[in-house]
Amino acid sequence: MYIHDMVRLTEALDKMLHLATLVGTDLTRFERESGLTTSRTHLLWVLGAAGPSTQQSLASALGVSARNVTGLVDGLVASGHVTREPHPTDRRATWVTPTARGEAAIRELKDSHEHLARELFGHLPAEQLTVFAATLDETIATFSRLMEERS
Amino acid sequence: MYIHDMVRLTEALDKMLHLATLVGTDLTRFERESGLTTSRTHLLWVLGAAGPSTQQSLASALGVSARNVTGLVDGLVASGHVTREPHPTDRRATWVTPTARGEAAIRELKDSHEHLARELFGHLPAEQLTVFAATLDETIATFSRLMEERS
DNA sequence: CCATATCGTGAATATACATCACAATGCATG
DNA sequence: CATGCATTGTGATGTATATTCACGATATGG
Repeated sequence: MYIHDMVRLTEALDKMLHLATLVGTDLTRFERESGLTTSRTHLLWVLGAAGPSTQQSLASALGVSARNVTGLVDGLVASGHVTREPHPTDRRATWVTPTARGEAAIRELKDSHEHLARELFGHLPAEQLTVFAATLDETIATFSRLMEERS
Repeated sequence: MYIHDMVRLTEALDKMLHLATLVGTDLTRFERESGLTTSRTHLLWVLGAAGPSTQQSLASALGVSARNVTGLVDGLVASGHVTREPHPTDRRATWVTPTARGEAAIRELKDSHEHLARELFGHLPAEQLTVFAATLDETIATFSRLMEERS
């Protein structure tokens, strides 16, 4: 492999990470406006996707310890975004449910996400978007294969 | 815009963020092995790119407060990755320099970064990589324009 | 009924960040 | 040259995120 090719490859990786960072910056704006933190926003996002959940399932969805979820939910209860109710069938578990305010934040989050997608990719020719998405799919698959080999 | 198109757009964004997360996971492996944390690794990376620096310039490069850099450098001095020396000309500033161990970590970091780029993108047809990189460039430019409009 | 697993949380600890105040130093201007 | 303003690093303090470990309450399979 020629040096020139190598540069192109690392540049592609760098650009992708750069863009991801930029998108992350955009999320910061939402967080500032809503008074939420990154972790709590993430929890709310997962809650929006999964619906009312136990703290355990939130912990595994977020990839953090159950203890940590306790603290995040504490914060979201204090800010009025979620409630902690007894789980309908399991008396050990607590049932985390978004409040009206929480639902509103989730909807806002989804809207802003879609809005960003439209602004970033909406003007691309269909053909180009197809290639782009396919490349991402392939790369994600490649990465998964890589991780399996290592384990 | 049809619903179908909207889904394709958000999927593209989601895939990009997903891949970025996966790449971040790969970094975690390096951090575990080297005993470094994410922030200290980031500082070391910046130091490798910029060469010996003052803490102020590190702070602005990392986008964090100068006070925070003090703490990160404390940790890296303790682990033997960098040294704090008097700045050659400005007696207010300290001159942060990687040690041999720090240099080794930086090199390892760069190698693993290039290795990952090769594994992720190396097998793509040149044409496809070109379109992919061009799309990233365009999208980054679009994002920058977006931010300017808002400010 | 009992052994074992699971759920949430208190306690302790580490890291990553922030702001504010301050001392030491650099620098420009009168 | 002196005086005033800017800059550099850090102590003090506070918050958020995250960990592990221990423990009580509950569930569940045998």
